[in-house]
Amino acid sequence: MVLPAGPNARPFDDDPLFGDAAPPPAPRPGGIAARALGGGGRDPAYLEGLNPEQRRAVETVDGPVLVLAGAGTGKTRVLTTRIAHIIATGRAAPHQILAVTFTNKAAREMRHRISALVGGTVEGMGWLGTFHSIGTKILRRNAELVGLKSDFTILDTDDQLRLMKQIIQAENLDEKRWPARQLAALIDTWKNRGLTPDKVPASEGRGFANGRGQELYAAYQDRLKVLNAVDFGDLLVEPIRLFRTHPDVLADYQRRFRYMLVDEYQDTNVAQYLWLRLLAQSNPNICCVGDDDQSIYGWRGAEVDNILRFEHDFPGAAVIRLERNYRSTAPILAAASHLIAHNEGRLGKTLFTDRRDPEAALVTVASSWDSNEEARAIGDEIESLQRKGHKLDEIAILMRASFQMREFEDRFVTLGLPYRVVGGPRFYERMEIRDALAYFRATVQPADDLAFERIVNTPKRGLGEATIKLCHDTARARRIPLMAAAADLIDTEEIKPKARATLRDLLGAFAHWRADLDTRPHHELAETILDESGYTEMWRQDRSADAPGRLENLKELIRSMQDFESMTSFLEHVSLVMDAESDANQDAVTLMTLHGAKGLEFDTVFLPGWEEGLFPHQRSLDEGGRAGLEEERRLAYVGLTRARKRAYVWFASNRRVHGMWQTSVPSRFLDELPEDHVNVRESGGAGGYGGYGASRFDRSDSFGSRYTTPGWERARERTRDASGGPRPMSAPAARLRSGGATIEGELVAKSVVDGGSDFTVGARVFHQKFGNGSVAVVDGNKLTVDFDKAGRKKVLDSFVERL
DNA sequence: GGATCTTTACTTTTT
DNA sequence: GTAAAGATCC
Repeated sequence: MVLPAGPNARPFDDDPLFGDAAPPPAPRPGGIAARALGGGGRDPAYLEGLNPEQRRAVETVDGPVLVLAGAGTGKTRVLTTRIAHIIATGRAAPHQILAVTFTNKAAREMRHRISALVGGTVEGMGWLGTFHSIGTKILRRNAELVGLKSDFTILDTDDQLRLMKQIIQAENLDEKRWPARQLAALIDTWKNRGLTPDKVPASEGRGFANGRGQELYAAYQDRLKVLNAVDFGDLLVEPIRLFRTHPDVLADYQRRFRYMLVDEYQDTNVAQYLWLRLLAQSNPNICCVGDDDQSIYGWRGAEVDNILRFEHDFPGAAVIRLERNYRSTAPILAAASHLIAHNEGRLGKTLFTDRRDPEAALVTVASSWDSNEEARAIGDEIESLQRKGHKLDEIAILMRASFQMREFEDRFVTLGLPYRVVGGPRFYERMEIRDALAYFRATVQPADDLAFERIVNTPKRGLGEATIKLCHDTARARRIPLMAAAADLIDTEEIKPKARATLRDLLGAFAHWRADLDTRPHHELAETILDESGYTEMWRQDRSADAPGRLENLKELIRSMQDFESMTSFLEHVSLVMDAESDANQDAVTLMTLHGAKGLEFDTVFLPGWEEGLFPHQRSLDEGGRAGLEEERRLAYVGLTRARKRAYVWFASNRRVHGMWQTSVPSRFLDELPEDHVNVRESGGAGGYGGYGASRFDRSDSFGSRYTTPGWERARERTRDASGGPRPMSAPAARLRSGGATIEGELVAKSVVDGGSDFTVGARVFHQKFGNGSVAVVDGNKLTVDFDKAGRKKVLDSFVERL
């Protein structure tokens, strides 16, 4: 969190920057700390009710501490109480504590709970926030030292992509062959590891654009500096660079942060680790809280290693395990623990509970004939729970992939069962919101080229490609922002008169809005901008079904702006906090991905789609090997441990994969659940895996002769591979050659169709869509075929049959 | 500049 | 099978 939403929201909070490194004063009588301390010699109120381990985690304040907090063991409580304790005992003032989280939500929650603990609002916890928001704050204060101005813009993924596309074009590379998204992903992996362009190992830049990856990265960083912009990765990498190149600045921050706390340490990437290491160098009062068993973000750069290596990195670290679970029933815990015990690379914890509940339901395992029926069965189950008086709010369906949601939504709509989808496109990512924001950005920041470009011709005002290209060329040649270039051009004969007039009007409008920035209330100005630019009108004219909703969103946007002090502070908030409060307070079932469910809990949890290929996901196995499988297993563990009272694991015998129905094999994770705590419900449906309970879906049988398609052969090999032998390739390396899978797929498919021999020019072939034809050119597995009816087409050989 | 056809991907996603 | 993005055509 960067900015508290409220009238006092400001881009900088002005607690004294440096020079306050002297020991903080003792708790002021009647102050927050004193109140929290409570009276007399008794333990302060906030320590009451902590179990011995939690208490140790709170009170071991000095030196490095690793708190291994299993699911539902009171992690957040420990973290917040620890902060309260540090403040209450006068060890540090609130602004001398650095507390980092991963999400804004977590930061908000923490702030909230600390306030509750000390009985009032905590003032001055200016350094409680996400890695990114704290990074931003540090950068804004020292922007000049890394070649930025303090009002730099933060680009989102969309802007990044457009920028990279421009760079790829400028380098005359084939956009098809070297797509911007791939470059973005590559640069992202580098930034995740804290690598600046000069530090990228030469071998890694080779994979992209004939070895020019590194060069493009450098070009991209260069462009960012010209635009006075950073991307999300820079919010981590640039502070590191700052600390390394300016030891004095680093020393100041080291002095400032007397105590450091890190939430969800298992999710930190290398860059975040380096960042923390630098800050903790001189003063190792660092407390990291995490759970290696819940590390599920390896695919976006998280290093479980960070948590596994903690004791090594911070010598003398105290390691405290929180294993007493306050959330789930014994059978659910048993199921989760038994499952996760199949992972090898873990620090090892065993959750337990004291609660003895003879009524506790076993974990239910059930199956359905296909995914359709799965949705139907779960829907029925939920309705029956509802009839028994269970609240829908306390029921969640957690799935591996978001495409699974569709069938549940369809079913629930027919049933009239209220549901809510968590995740999906977020408020600030919607097109109309991004357009509106682009208008605001271009108003506040005339140099924001990406914003300007986004809306020059939205709504359509006849400023086409040609005009924009001209502006671009001028801007690039003279190294000035687009808007400045446009301003110069309207005084020349370069542009056609009509476009010239339009452009002049547009620039005039921006100038006029900009002049009003300081005098008019920003939300009012925002409304004016959208009206005068014709943007609101554009959606009013739009006859499509979602237009009214979009107008509604725009209204909501203006409304939410009122909570901020200025346009600038609002924009800052938006770029870092890409979510808006969801309003839905209706009692409804929650649908979300397993990833989205981390940190949440529900009375009843449904876990559908436990099938090989989907969960564990084939791609995780393909690209991550054993490590990938273990991460999938952790995901299953996260899913199970979300449940307080009831967990239902489900699988379907048939599921549509890429549009084709495929028979599926029950997930290996089902076999890893403990028999004693599981209740296998006989499939009521049409046969299929009727004998599930008896044979426990013996895999060698399932993978028998029935599955002879190449895909299954492959899946089978992978299964063996992933569960047994070592997989040499690291996940990032595998990701780099993401094209590989497709190519491999083609090859496999090909070998089936043509039986291993190549097509020859002149051969007669048949194609499903184009009919008969003769081969004209053979290029590897790509054929150019002259079809009798459809004419000349390029096709993959796997799609034609020899006649 | 807009409509229509074609291509492509299709796990997870925060900041 | 489907949806979105891109390319091509008018």
